[in-house]
Amino acid sequence: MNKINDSNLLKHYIDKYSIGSIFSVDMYGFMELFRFGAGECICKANDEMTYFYLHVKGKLKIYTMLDNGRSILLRFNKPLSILGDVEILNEQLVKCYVDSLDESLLIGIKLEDLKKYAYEDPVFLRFVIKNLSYKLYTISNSSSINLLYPLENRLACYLLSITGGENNSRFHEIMTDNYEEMANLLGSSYRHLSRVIKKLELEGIIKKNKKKISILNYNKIRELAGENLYE
Amino acid sequence: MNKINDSNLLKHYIDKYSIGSIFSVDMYGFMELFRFGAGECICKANDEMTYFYLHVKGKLKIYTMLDNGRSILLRFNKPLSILGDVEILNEQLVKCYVDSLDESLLIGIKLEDLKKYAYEDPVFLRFVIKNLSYKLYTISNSSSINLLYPLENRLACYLLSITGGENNSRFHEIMTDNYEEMANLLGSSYRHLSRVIKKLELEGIIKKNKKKISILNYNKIRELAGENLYE
DNA sequence: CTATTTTAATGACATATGTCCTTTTTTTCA
DNA sequence: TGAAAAAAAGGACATATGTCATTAAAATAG
Repeated sequence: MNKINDSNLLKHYIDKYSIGSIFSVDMYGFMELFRFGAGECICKANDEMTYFYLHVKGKLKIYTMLDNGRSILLRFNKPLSILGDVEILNEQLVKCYVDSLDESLLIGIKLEDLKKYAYEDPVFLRFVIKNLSYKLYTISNSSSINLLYPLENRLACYLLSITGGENNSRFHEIMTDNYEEMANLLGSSYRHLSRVIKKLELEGIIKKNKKKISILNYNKIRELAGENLYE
Repeated sequence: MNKINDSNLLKHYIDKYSIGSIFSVDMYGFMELFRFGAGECICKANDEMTYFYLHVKGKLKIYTMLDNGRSILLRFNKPLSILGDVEILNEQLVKCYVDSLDESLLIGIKLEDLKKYAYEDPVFLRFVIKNLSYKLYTISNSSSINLLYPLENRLACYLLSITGGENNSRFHEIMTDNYEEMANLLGSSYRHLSRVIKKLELEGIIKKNKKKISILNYNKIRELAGENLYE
């Protein structure tokens, strides 16, 4: 992670996502722009949350860790999303793990400052409510679907979420640095994941090459994914 | 559902849950007390939401319906919980089904009135944020666990949630009016649910008698349930 | 109260997924 | 660079769960 001192870039994103309209007062002076690289961890469960983040570029992977050490994928976040909404009012420790999938940019505001100025700001509070509602709705949805569909479908969702799901995207390939971890995220076992990957490979839908999975047939993947689970 | 015109009872619950402190202004004049009977439906997906509810007595079952008609249990709500938080700001239709499990009391405020007076009220908005955060956290949790544990454990959670989980509670018995529906809620099939019920019965943990399931060994049920999924 | 409809119970078998183990491949590091 | 460690692949088998079909029991309409 590094801080980017580029006020033009900051202004660009403030403008792009109308971030000014999130607050009643002008919070510009409290905003800092941060960059996280691919695979970098943005926050971990039980961290103390010091910043409230507005996520303006890249894709984030949100997951939890259970007592037994297994981590489970909760969702992917695309801009504009926010981090720290759950923690902001409850003085709680961070609940989830958040990793940057690619290069991500986040506008950070110190929680301290946010509390000073936005705690009484109905415009901002309603923005937070909207976001929480959205998250609650989407996770309720994916939770139900998760329960009903086999790994094959969840894997398709996962691949689609990571690549962006666009036929003409140049991200037809997914690098995984660890299949064990990937299986965990999907709530399954390494053994089963490799079975399912092999099945899709035999059907010509994907191609696996060491740590790289390439999507050969996007339509099939989309068909398997159905409604997109993770966004 | 019927409206209860008993201002003492209303005041009792306002007092019990410090509902006055949820708002900056005095909303007492806008509150109505409603009673829902056992099994009664409080709202359905795609309903227009006209009331915001503060749930002060009883237990509520929250579930969704998927495209294919299957309904999936999301959670149980115990007081003090709120209904209409997701819908309040987004002018959205109701997202979930909510049924009263036993006799429930809810304080209703017309959304119209709420918007007039509480839309700009940071105290109230923060209360809503706290509630949404709590729901988001608990459902994230149960979603992960749901993915990892077999029906036997989920059934134990379900029984525990419904009975209240107390050894000395008089609710050792769960009436089900439809096993098919129960299986759906738990994200499984009737066939499998009856298999699992039979297994627990053979192990002497529960006893099934027609539409009634009695818990014989609470400790075992608690052990199977582990962390409680649904609350 | 009986016939019809619904719900429950259960067998048979297929699929989804997990655990454990062994072999091979890749990575790491001295 | 070569040995040790880590990750990947995959066989064997057990468990979890689904689908379908058939029979039994219960609810309900007439």
